[in-house]
Amino acid sequence: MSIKKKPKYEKIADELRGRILNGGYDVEEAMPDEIQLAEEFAVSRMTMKRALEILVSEGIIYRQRGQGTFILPSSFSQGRINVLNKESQGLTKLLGERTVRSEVLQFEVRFPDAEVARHLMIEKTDPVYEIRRVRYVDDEPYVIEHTFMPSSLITGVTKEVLDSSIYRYIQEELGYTITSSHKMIRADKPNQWDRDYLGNEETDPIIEVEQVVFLGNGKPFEYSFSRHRYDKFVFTSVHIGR
Amino acid sequence: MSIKKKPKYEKIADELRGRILNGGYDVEEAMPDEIQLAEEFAVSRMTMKRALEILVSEGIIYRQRGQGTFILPSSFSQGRINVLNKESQGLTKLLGERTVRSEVLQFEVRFPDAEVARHLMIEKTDPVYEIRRVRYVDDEPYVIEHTFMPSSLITGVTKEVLDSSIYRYIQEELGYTITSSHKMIRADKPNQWDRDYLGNEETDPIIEVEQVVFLGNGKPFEYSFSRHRYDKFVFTSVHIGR
DNA sequence: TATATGTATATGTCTATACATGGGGTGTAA
DNA sequence: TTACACCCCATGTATAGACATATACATATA
Repeated sequence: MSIKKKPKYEKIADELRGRILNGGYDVEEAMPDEIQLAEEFAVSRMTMKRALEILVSEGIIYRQRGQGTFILPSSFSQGRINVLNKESQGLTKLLGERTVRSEVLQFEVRFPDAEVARHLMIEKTDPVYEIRRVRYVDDEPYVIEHTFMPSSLITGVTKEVLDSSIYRYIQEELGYTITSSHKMIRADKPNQWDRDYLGNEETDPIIEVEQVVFLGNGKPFEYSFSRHRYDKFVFTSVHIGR
Repeated sequence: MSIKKKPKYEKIADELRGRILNGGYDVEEAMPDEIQLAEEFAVSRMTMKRALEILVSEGIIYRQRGQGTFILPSSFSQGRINVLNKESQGLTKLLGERTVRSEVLQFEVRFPDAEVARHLMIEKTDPVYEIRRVRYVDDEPYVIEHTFMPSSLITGVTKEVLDSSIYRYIQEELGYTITSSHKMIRADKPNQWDRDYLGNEETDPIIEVEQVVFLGNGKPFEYSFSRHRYDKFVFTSVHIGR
């Protein structure tokens, strides 16, 4: 179930993205213009524009009024794991081939402190799960995740769920949709947990992502701190001026 | 010159953003629906939707079909300087009140290495400016910027320009428009420059932003590495699932 | 030669309209 | 009470068309 039907503009964007990445269009020349593409896909010009806007926001093409649509050579090599401007939902899904394993360090229910309650938009009397997991990618430690979730919203979490993927559980078992996330990224010095489980030296920095993730109904369901090994992760972001 | 005329949807987004931040709408209740707002601003429903989509992408509101549009309490407190999902063009502009001062450490013209040439999409025989600046905010060192620009594209750069704002020079003097940027964010250990000019200790991490910035004509004009003090900067990002 | 003017072109903005869809709520039946 | 079908409703998707406008290129002017 829940294989959500994609609208036309998304399917077209997928198709065009594939063509571009497979060299289907000349990088030097302009791509066919909106009207031609709209004809080819048998959609209106506005729908085609919307598809193309997705690719613009992904930094794959750029468009210049009067001139056309051009392919932007993606110059950033993707050595490390890329977290921004992506599906951004769950590490398990982010890594297609590689194996992700989790070790649960902490799993309890408690009352949230003021900060946690504020970010989850709940009362201090609403209990939350507090979870700490080390995530291994191909048996190497990559991240420590420190997560808070309202236990009244995300019910029935067990150690078995934590061993695999919370996100899969929330979407497939509980039937929720996950829509948006707000992230804050910063660097930090390693703490005791980082040194113990990520194998950081005193001088190895970590990248911390503090994030709030929202369900389709606008409710925040996760407030978390993910501390990444600095040599394994990179965050990319495309900005288009308006 | 070049006070670009904003389209309706942007002006409406600005107005609504202002209202929301000033508490003009009840956080608990739904905002007026698209049709009412469209009437109030005397625009079509589609234009209003577009304005609202901007606010969605900024993480200010969320919308749920059949239910309405709701204000999202922005829970991330803004202690440090925020760099993503912003105008993202030049530090000078980012900081309204505070004084930004630059110290030029290096300013020369040379041939680019392979990596620099690749990101700027030029030949290895096309000379580039290589610039290193320390940026001070309120007389405290915040960032070291290491910048490459094709000297054939960005002409006439002088030490005076570097002392203030390159971005202002490019837009106002050269008349170019800056449209998009691709960023990569990572943490790193401090190097000698960082220790000398940012005052980093051996254990103080830095946040490095590697970025390529593009002009309106699709040409990359800047390839740079900005190394920020970890205790002064934060990067935020909003992701909306499609 | 340098500058200004014109024109073609592809994208950008905006409108008005029709229909689709998902989530919440209501009410009836089990 | 629980389960289910059903309706409501605000937003989502898609269309066709009218203008607006930025840019490159060609042409005319000083």
